[in-house]
Amino acid sequence: MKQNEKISSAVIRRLPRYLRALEDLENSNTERISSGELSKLIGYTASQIRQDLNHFGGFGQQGYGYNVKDLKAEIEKILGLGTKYRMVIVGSGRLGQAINSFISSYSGDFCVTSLFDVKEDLIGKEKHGILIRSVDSLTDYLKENPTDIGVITVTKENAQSVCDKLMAGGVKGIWNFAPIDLENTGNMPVENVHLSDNLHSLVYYINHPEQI
Amino acid sequence: MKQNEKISSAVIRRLPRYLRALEDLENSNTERISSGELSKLIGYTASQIRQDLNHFGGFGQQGYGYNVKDLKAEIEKILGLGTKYRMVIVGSGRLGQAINSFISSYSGDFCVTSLFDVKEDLIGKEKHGILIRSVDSLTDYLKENPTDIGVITVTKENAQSVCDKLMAGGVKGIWNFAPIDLENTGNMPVENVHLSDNLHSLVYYINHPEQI
DNA sequence: GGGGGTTAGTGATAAAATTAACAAGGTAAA
DNA sequence: TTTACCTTGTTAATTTTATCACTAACCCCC
Repeated sequence: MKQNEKISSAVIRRLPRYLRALEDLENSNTERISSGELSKLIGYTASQIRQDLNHFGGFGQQGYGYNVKDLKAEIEKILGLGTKYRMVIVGSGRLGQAINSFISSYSGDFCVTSLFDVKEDLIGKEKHGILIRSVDSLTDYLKENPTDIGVITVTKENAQSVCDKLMAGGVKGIWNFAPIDLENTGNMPVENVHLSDNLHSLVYYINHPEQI
Repeated sequence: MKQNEKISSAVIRRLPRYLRALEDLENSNTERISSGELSKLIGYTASQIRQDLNHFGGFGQQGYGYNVKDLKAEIEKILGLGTKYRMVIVGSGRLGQAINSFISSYSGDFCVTSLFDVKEDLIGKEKHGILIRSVDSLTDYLKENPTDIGVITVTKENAQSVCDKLMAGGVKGIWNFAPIDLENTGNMPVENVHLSDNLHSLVYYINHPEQI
């Protein structure tokens, strides 16, 4: 990006959306796309698209637009895709299993190396070919198996202690599905998926459709 | 809210966060809370908290702060909680089952009345006490069973047609977990949970920790 | 290979969101 | 009851974000 400029998180959150659109375009063998056409596809203004992309460099060409393949590659590079991210999932209930299945059926950039749980009857079993270990062994496991991303799908009561262990174990980022805001994460990135918050917003708009 | 003022979605998305904090406070038998203390708990500035709440009315009192119970009740009222929302989940794979289990173990305001799937071997089975029906029967089902919220946990290829059916069937809102942006939803609210987008943002911040 | 049409990049402008500041009203302790 | 201290509601200032407008560059058809 241009000279250590700080990019706002609003911009970052749009990048995956661009990537998805570019994948679709690539799959339909579209070679080039202008900011105007892309705007029609994804709803952001053409101006915003151009400005977003320009934070990272001039990937387009006047009179032509953007080359789909190239732009896709650039965004993947910006995000840091293209290398393997090793993940552990702590909490092997239905949500943990759903995430595990999502990841394994998804791009090759991510792989789950182990599941963890506290429940005796789950420990030792396999899900989707991944062994469920005891949470007690999490710290040791991380010591022996450097891990990039820790996924938290445990109850809110246990989430903070799991987070502490993951952080001490050297994970580089946390994907949190527990309905709490994790503390003492320093500047380790944490991405929250707060399902209940999401559902509550939906309910608000259901009751206030005029606000949409 | 004050005279049909249009409330920004940024504000709406913070309301569930306030609600969560107030629930915690209620559980710890805290009777009153000032915007300053709340700020320490959830990280938004005190100023922002006061301004957010004031969009909907003056719930606090100078020199005292906010009464936890009352404020919680007010926010629930604003969001539209307190009545039952009937949901169907279309897509009974692991994610659909995880959402089903999440809802049933969650507040009494939501209940899943039926699951749907295309897979012959799933149809007729029960998950968490909820019957899985064929997607072919979705339209008829909605005609006979008025439904508030449709949850989409099918593949991206099938998501749009499911959305069309749900909308035609009169659902009031959609909770979409498929990695596409639904079209022709008019002013029916749609809440997206784009897991892959979320994961990609996390990867960006893992690779740019200085930007946090 | 020249020229009309297209389109990115970009600085200026507008809009939105957040933060600051403070008066007015209420609390609570003495 | 009085008074010192809090804390809200609210307006103003600031910061951030998004849009506009235009220039210069490039494509592609003739």
